[in-house]
Amino acid sequence: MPTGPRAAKPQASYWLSDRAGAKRRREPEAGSGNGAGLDLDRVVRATIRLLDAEGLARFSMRRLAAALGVTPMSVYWYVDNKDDLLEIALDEINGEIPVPPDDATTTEPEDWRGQLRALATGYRTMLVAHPWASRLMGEYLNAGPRATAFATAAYRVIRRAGLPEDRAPGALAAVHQFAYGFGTVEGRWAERCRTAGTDEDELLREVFDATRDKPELGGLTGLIARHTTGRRDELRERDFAFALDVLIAGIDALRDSADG
Amino acid sequence: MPTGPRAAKPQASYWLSDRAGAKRRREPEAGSGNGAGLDLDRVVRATIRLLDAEGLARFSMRRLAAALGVTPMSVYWYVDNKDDLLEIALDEINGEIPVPPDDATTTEPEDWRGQLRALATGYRTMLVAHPWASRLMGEYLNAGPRATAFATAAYRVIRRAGLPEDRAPGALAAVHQFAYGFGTVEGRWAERCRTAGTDEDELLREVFDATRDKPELGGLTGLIARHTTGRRDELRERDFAFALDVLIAGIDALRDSADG
DNA sequence: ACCTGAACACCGTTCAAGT
DNA sequence: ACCTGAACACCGTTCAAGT
Repeated sequence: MPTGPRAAKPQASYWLSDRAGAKRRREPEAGSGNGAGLDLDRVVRATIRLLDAEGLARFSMRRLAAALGVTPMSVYWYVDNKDDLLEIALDEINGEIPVPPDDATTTEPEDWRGQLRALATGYRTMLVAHPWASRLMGEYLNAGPRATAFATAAYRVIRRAGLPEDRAPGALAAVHQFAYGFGTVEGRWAERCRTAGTDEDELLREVFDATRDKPELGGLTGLIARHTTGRRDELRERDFAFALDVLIAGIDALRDSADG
Repeated sequence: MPTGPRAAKPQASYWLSDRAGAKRRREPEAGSGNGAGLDLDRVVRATIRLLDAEGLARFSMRRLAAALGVTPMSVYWYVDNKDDLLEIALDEINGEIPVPPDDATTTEPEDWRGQLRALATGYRTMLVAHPWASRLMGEYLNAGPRATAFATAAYRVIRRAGLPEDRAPGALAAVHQFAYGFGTVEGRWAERCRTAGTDEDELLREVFDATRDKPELGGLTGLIARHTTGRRDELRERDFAFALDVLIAGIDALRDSADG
């Protein structure tokens, strides 16, 4: 086995390791009023800010340190390595997704449709706001407190749909993975436009021009043309909403079917 | 704007650039029997082999060159940069997905369900076989010949479902993104087990142990336990199959509904 | 307890030469 | 036409010191 740069620590996840929570967020010391010192929270917030602004590819421990006005190695006091830091930042933004309240009695039992839509929409919104997140979600285990809170809420909602217990995971996967994929391509597309220096229209036109004279592409050219004209955002919303319609109608159909 | 390592070339995609196909695959020269020289095909195949064997994180132009028994800069004769090479390799493996024949008359018109299942399954299989692919699919435009052939076939199939034309993209997105997400987490999980040195059972047990004594996780613990016991692969197949059931039932329901 | 400096083993890529 | 060598501007991280 070759010994690459990060080959030594094959830990599955920061959240499973004993160092999770070991380096506690520093209590605001009553005596000292200086806000100059670092802090895990400060480091994580700066990380998220940098990732949002410049993307994952440009993010580095050295740039983060520079942004914090500090030497590269200072950050390592608060975090063991880059992977841990990214895993923490990723979990943090999972907290941005609104989840329905736990108390089942306050909500109509049949409200699972609306709640499922809301969860999928919130997830998508988060992914679009932080395109780096969809990259990292694949990379790590997502076992942090915010991510598991979201997962728990999603499972709670799908259970209300009335499917047999062993069917719920499959149905939830359908919705979850769809929202993940949709939000991912949406966020990446926006990111690509930004980093390519061109705007969405120009980029779409480039794609369209490249495909227009290829008969083997079948209906694809029409598909692309659909987006070069008219209101793109509206089409995206319609596609997203209709896909959710499909998923919910599918769940309804299979709940009522005999083999359920 | 900061000038990072690859800040100079904001090209949207190799396939849209004029250099696509400019560096032609060398014709097997009739006179010379030496197989020592490089070749775009050889470079791409070695790239895929390395990515499969060691993963994207460990792949580098320098390691590729070493694997080819050549100086780092030699590769750059065949390819402009790392991004282009990865984009080509990614398109290449899209060719592994079996697609139904174009000729509509040879297939039953109602066969779209089976074809859709087959496409989703093939897509998932490809992603699991090459976990690096799902990472790159997000990164690039997927406008190469193999990727567009797959997209064309998928669109052809969804059109046969009988949905109104402007609903087809949303429905296809639901299926496509689901298969992408499912195959992604499946492939990454296997990859994680490999690089963590542990096997699937041990890793799952770690996750389970970390969550067992947390009451706020609701039904999640049961969800994980479901996978720690019994036949995992079978559960995965069932979940995948049922999710496809949901999607197809949903399409059926919305095709027949009044607002279609 | 918190931060620094120098160093190591890596990157992708440019540029000027070699054959 | 094809490949090399040296160099540049980056990485993540270790380790030994500083305060």
